[in-house]
Amino acid sequence: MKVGELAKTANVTAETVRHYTREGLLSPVRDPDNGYQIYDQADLNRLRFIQRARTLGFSLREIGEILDHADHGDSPCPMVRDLLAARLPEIKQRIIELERLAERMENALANWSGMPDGAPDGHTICRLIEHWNLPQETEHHE
Amino acid sequence: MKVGELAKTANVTAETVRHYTREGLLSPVRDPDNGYQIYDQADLNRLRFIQRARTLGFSLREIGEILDHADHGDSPCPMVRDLLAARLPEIKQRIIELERLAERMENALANWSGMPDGAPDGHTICRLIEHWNLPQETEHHE
DNA sequence: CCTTGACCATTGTGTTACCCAAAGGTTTTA
DNA sequence: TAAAACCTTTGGGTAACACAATGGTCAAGG
Repeated sequence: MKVGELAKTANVTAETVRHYTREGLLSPVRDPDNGYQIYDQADLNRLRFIQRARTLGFSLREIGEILDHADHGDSPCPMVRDLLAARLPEIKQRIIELERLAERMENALANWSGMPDGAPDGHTICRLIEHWNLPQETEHHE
Repeated sequence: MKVGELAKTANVTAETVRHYTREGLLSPVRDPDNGYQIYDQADLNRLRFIQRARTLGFSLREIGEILDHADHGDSPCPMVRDLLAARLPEIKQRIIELERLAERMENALANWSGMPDGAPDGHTICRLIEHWNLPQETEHHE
């Protein structure tokens, strides 16, 4: 398969396939005649694996490590498990932050109805934002 | 104030202040003697405004537009409102996606207990990921 | 007065996962 | 056979900074 065919089959752009190839996640061979990258079924499988892993929140670097591990005949599953277990709390934290953000935005929009547009006097911008309380510093431990 | 003092007062790094300055959000004057950037109370106010706006999800570009608007004597409030109203659904969508992701991760971790590490045979990597269903393409409108 | 440590400036690089444009060779098709 | 469609590589852009390197500046103590 040429890059475009592989891309279409997996429903990504050719650029994405080239990107993964540049990053070493796919290893096509070269057509000696024209220098084109030639991918096979194994590459398609890897590409689909990459897609699935991405939806699980893995970075390309991590996926590369997983694949390397597997290419060396080692089971990457314990590693994958560890990565998942480590990432999950981060995702949950991120969700909490976004929920707070959404709440702030909704409050802002709601409060706004009862406020004037704040005829600008050169000193005052948006009262709402200006009088917004900055989130308190919280201890974030690593 | 010098950059470090302003930064400390607002509880950000000096690099962040320089970044905002490079982006044109802050406009310090130069000390002609030594070339140092000199910030005043107005810059501190702007910096705090930037912080508040950031917690509301505005990008630096948007904040710059808001500030420019205000600097020209126009009330940026309608613009801010529009930006908020437009961004909110995106945030909510993102939350939903992250919740799904967290759910997938939890399912993965839970299911894993009952699965072998998948003795690698050179063809199989992580069964769990390999047999993962790719999320269906959904219509995403902008 | 001078040294030393704390600050300041600028420039350039790295981060993440791609997208896009440009310039030029190849293949396919009408 | 010529245009359309694809391929190649290179280089730049994205968001919001962090960080390192190099070099000038300033404040305090000896």
